[in-house]
Amino acid sequence: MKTLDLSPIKSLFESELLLEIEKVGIHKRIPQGELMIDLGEKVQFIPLILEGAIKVVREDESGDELLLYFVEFGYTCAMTLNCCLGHSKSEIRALCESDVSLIMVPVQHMDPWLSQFKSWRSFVFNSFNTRLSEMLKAVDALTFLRLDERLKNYLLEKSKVLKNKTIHITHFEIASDLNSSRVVISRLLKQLENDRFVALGRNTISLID
Amino acid sequence: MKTLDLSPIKSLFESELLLEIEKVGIHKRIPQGELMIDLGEKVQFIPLILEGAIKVVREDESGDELLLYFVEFGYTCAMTLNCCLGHSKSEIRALCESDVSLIMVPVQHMDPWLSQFKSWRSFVFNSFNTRLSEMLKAVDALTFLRLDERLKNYLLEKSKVLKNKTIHITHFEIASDLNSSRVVISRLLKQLENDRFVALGRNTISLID
DNA sequence: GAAACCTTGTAACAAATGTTACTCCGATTC
DNA sequence: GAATCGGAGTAACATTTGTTACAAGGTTTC
Repeated sequence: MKTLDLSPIKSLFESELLLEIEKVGIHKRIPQGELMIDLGEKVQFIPLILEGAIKVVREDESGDELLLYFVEFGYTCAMTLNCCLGHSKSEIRALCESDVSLIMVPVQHMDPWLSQFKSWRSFVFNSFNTRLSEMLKAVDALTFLRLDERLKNYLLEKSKVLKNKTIHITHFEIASDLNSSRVVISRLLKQLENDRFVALGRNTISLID
Repeated sequence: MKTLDLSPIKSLFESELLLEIEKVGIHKRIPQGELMIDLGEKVQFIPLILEGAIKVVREDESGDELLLYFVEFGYTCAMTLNCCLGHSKSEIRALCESDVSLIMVPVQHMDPWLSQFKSWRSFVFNSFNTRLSEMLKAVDALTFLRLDERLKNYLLEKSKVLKNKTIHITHFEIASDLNSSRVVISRLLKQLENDRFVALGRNTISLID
């Protein structure tokens, strides 16, 4: 059995907890685009993200989608914690936005670690915290911003997460993430191009500045 | 010093924790309409709600508002926990929707209780859970529902929280909660009246059925 | 290389929501 | 009781977003 490389999360946890994680955690690599958790699935593992980014999406009965937020290094998915604790099923879908490297910790360690390790409590609460903030941001955007502003934010966020000024994506995919329609997104992107905010190409969008 | 009446929350916590709560908790009654926590305030106490309901509202820079959700008996405000743990300032405003009776626990007990009491962990996570669910509901409504549906949900929710089929409210107040405008709300309410969903009066709306 | 397909651009139109302006009416104030 | 004010009804119009339809070029498949 190969030892886990825990160096990315070394600073997050106290050493005894790191030992525990090494003992029970399973290291996994998931390639970009792959589904991590789907709506209605039971969650058996707590994911600790070492590298990469995860995209969390909400869907309604008729199949319309909305991107909620991205989860990056140093966090876990609060929605997942949610499920672990409530023993309920996932209310969201999680996809790998880039290649992801993570440690999966079986659910049953959640509670004991909470009483034992202060750093685990901090980590878990920090995750909840961040997720609530992200949800607030999502609500804010939906409530107070028009679609062109949401589109701008989306492109900036996407570029940040992918660490690249040029984004490979179709207008249709953007429309899905923002729960809009392709035509509308094309229209707004054209405007953003006129405003010198982006340069458009086939399957690519480059942020200017 | 009067002893606290903890009977409403007796079943939530183990007996040692109830003793602790009795020792350090401060009982408070806040009348309807009063502000509990405002945007940007520091939070020093964890509120445990015994009776009544609290309305949680988000506001943007230009003063536009949006109702996020109600918090009722048996929960605490996750946004507040948020603040306690992150030592950050409130990102929301909390108002008393009805007369509220609650216990305020000083922040510093949060972490010790988490490691000591399983029932406290359950309670806290249950609250986070419920809050994330409520935020999801809010996002869903904003994304997938049209204003008339949101209005219906709003009226039903309000009636449930106030335990009354007849709601005392002006169209303007509803417009604020839904981040819309008075004229639009009046228009939609008129429609709901034609559909025999509500009966309208001056300052009152009665749900039918 | 022809056919099929995918991505994007664009126009015309439809629907949902927001804005402005004015009216009416009941409640409150003086 | 006259004047004022707040709440509600309504019409006309503006804006934002969504829909349908079609065309023009790339790309992929065979």
